[in-house]
Amino acid sequence: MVAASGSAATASAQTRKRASARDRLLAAANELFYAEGVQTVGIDRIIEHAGVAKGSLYNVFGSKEALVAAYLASRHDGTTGRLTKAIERFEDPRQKILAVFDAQALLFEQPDFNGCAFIAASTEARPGGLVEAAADRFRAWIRAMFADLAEQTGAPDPASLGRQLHLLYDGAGLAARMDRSDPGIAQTTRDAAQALLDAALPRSPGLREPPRRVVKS
Amino acid sequence: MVAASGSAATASAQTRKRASARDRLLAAANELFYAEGVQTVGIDRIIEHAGVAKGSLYNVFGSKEALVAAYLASRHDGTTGRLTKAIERFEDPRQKILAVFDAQALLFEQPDFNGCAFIAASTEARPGGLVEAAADRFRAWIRAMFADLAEQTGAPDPASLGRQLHLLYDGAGLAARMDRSDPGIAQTTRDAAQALLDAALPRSPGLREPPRRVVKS
DNA sequence: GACGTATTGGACAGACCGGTCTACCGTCTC
DNA sequence: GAGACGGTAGACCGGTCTGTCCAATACGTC
Repeated sequence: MVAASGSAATASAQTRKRASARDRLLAAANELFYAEGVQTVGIDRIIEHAGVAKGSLYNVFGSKEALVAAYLASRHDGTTGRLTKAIERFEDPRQKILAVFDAQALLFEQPDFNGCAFIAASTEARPGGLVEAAADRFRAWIRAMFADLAEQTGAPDPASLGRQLHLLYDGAGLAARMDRSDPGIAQTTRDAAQALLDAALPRSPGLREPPRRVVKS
Repeated sequence: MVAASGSAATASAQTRKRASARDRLLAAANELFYAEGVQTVGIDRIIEHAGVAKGSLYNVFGSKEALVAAYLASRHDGTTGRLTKAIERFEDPRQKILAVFDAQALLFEQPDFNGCAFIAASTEARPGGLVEAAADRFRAWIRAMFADLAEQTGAPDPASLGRQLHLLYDGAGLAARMDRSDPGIAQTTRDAAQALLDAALPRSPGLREPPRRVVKS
């Protein structure tokens, strides 16, 4: 019989010290769930791809839904961290907002991009389950981020601006997945974001001076 | 043994003349697939809800995927017809565009609204299958509609305007499904659409006079 | 070497999946 | 009445799903 260590051949990177079963399961889940969907990918394919016994999966996570939730949590951390870093690069709130869309556009170009994982996972999720909760948490973070940035711009109606930008963010991610052949989505999104910003900040079409008084006339 | 006619008790409306098996199957598919997802709803639940024998389903459609495609085709006709009618109510292209978003907003208020059926069905669809083709066809129609309307506005860059509006349309439908608690999405969308139109048609912020010459200065 | 723990491969259970098939029935038209 | 036809009920098939369980094994620590 072949030694057990040979079963790691399917793992992508044969690191010196083999990663823990938990990490390998999460990596496999991230690859397969994201690329093919939570419903269509079964437990057997996950454990085969991770090189982990089925018993280990249920020891660590307890259920498939919990594994999906953990996969979404890791996605949550990755995306929020990436956006936070992109925002921190700039001082001007306007530039911060555009940096969010630029960071999103970078994802579109990655060959394994397949849209928003939370939207995909929640399309056929059990109502009130862990998946729905994870999606709500992620969307709340994005919403708060745009609301905060909109506030910083000094716009007369920052809540409305933030929601408009969120709308744009959602539409862009969705279109990038559905209309794979269209490479201009990032530019279209950026143009639209600029237009919305200009419309919301009537006194500063450029970004030279900070907004003055917001009360009209 | 109970008479066969008694099996129609599960059908929602006991019309005088019973609808054909095909129509009842499509109605059941429209309810269940749209509400719970294409993957999670099995054949057995469809035929039970429609009050139709399994053999009839496979006589008429041949496969589950074909049934899904027929369900999407009926959705396609319904949505495109609704939007066409909304557009035809106005003469001014600007008002036509806003009418599209108003028609979309009407859907959001319906209690059974659950987002775009094509996006939901294609999230875990087999690549290159009937479902993906149906989604592509639908998106092409929407894209062409916005491109056409943008052209009619006389905007300097109608292609860009049309794509921006499409982005907004996608984002609105998605947000309306994900953020069920937020009732202001329709208004936010309308505001954003207005802003994008104003930005694309610099010479006519209102809609009193038709756009003059589009070349600047 | 001994022991405890983590992990392994894999059999197994129970449910459900899409799809096929047979036998029967009601209705309509010759 | 005969026959065609569409529909019905449901058994049945092979396969897959999540989840459980077990015996064997690798490994770190004493």
